[in-house]
Amino acid sequence: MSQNTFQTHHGMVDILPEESGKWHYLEALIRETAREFHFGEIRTPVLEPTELIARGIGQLTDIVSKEMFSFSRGETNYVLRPECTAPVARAYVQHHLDQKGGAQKLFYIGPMFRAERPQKGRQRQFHQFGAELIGTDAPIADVEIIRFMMRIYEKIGLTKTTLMINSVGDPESRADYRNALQEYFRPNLNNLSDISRQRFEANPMRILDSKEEEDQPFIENAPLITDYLNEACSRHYAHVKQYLTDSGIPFVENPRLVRGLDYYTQTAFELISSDLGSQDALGGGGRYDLLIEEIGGRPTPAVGFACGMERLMIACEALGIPLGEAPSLDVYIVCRGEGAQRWAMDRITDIRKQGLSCTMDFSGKSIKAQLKDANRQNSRFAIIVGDSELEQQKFTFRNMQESTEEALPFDEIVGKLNSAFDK
RNA sequence: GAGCCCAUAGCUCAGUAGGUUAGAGCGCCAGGUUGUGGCCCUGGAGGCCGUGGGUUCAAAUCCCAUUGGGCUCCCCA
Repeated sequence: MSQNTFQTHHGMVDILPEESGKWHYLEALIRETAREFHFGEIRTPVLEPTELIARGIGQLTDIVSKEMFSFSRGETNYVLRPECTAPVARAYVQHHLDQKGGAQKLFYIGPMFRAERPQKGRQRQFHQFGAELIGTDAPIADVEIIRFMMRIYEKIGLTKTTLMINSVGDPESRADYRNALQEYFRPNLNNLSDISRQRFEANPMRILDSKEEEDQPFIENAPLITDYLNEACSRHYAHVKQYLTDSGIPFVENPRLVRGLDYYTQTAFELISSDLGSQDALGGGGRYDLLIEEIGGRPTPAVGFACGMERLMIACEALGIPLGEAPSLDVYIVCRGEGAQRWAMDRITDIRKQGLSCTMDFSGKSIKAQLKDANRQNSRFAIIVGDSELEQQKFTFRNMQESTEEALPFDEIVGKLNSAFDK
């Protein structure tokens, strides 16, 4: 490439027309499912106050400590949102949605930004869809969220997945567990990896997440959070599992599942696919009963999930699951000569008004080249116009799939088109 | 932040004991069919071999640097 050209930033891609059809398909499927579940779409700005993200997600998380795209203008600090739960929670508080009565059901689809090194299934601008159910601590709310997520994958046909769940407890349970973990790891502190040693004080639960070889033997026998849940958390978790089973949603309990963001409490879950390579999480979520208070609202329990669109596509690609059909064209008007072109420019509108897609050549190609173009664009029909057709007012109506054609007045062609496309 | 791999035509890639005008398939354009697509045949366009420097009589090929890309660790969607 010449050095005089430009290209997208590292980890950011263009989505061209042949790909955008897949996005439309998925987005439509997600929106339709949201309608069935009666979740309302929320669209929040891409830029959020840096402080919201930092407080909401947690200063010590990787996202906040090193992955934010942020800048300031004057006194104001902006950040490109790295995820959408904190922004949705912000909107909930800002617009007093708690005054609307009942729990709020919100979903979103949109781009998120994290300044990481890109690799397969991980980009700096990526897309998530997700949902939040805000204003209830009932276990059935957790199940409603998980059902919604699973239903989308079910509709797509991506069923080769594993739903892992866990409970990370409330602050009381977590404090007990934290002590237990520190007591457990303390004697072996010197044998742990550097990273785990750093986490020992800050957040010992994250040690369980370690993939370092040397940590594995210690992690294997570490105490489990589920043994330290208090009465309330334990009951909540049991209910969630029971309702999931009743709903026919298979899951695997993973007592070592911890989520990367600080705001999670109680239920945590992750949807895994083995067809994704090293970034195997399709999506994840959980309960975050402390977030809204943390960002300035009244204490409000909530639960939600977020899934990666690109990872979803990678998994479908790997499994040969089609995402919509290739876009096709209904009619291509092939014309020869200026008179024919003028005719086409008028009639093309008539055809489009029938709700059919119609195009023509704009670069003066030969008839042969125009038909080739029509074929390439997968056009169902072609109308061929030249001097003789104009003279007789009968136009060549060609069925591209069957290679048949007949000479008809324009009105009759419109009639045939309407019946062919069942308009 | 660390490691590994890669860079030749629009795309996928050949081309290293350094040696004339750098190749294929696909795609694109045109002709075979003076107004008819897909299949077939023929022809054509299109490359400063990522960029800069070095070694050499000679560099796509060897060396150094640089830029861009991919994958992996960390972590996550």
